Amino acid sequence: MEDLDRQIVKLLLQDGRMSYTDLGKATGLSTSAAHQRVRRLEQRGIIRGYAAVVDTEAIGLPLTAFISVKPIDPSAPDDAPERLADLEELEACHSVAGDESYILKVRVPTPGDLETLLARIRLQAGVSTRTTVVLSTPYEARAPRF
Amino acid sequence: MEDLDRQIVKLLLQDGRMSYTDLGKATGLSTSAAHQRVRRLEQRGIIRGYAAVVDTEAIGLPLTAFISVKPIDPSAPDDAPERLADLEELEACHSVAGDESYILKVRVPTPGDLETLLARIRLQAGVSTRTTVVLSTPYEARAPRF
DNA sequence: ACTGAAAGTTGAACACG
DNA sequence: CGTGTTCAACTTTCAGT
Repeated sequence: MEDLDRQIVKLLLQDGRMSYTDLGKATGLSTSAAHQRVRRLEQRGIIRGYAAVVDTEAIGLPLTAFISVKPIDPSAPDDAPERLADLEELEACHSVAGDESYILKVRVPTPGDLETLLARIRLQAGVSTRTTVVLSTPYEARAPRF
Repeated sequence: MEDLDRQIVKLLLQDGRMSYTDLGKATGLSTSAAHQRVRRLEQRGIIRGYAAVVDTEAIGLPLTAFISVKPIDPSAPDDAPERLADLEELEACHSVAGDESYILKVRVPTPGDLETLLARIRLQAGVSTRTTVVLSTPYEARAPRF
């Protein structure tokens, strides 16, 4: 990926709603050229999409937790991600190296909802869980330098 | 927060670049009314901003890891987040309940960079670290239902 | 708070270098 | 790959309800 594309991606990471005109000004391109590059970045899958960054407390999801999961039967096929995909509380699922298989990131309204969710995760995926509750988040979703 | 605002936030979580006209159509409001509500949501801090969702592999950051940190001297003031804030590799920092104090999420180009970063984290924040390397990410940044 | 309309800006598509 | 032009679409502002 060349430098112009890198710059464009950086700018869109910081402000996903920046106009193509501003993108052009910032990179020394015309509006059309900037737009064209953005479209190509989208087509190539480098830019997957755009999302509002929202205060999760304000929308009624004040409780965040990381849940590490481990299959109860290590010989069974490991399709935990698919078996859990319908749980809307899951924000992310990472397959990881180490003692456990996956780390899930979840958001729920209350501790009670976390309890319910944990039961469903265990049941639905045949896993045991270890949960780490988030107390506060000094920062999150910072744009990477690259 | 009322239902119209909830709908708007949901739509912008899924497509952060949706136009105010489309937002209005989807919610039964005029363009101006939709715009007004979005601005209020931004002012109130409910919408913090907008960001492109990017393929981190494609931008040269294929290696993701979670780093749990714990102060070496538990009696010292715990200001790890500020002491680490300048490290651009950090995407997130969560204060957590449990054995460790913080969970960091980092993105780097290579294992060597992770090694360097870990050394800097330990030095800069006076902490010990436990690192979990991400092998793959079935999903991430899913929009919450609320 | 929402609507509707005017004026300015931006975006999409295309022809061309 | 980039530019410039054109038309359509979107944003912004404001007077009105």
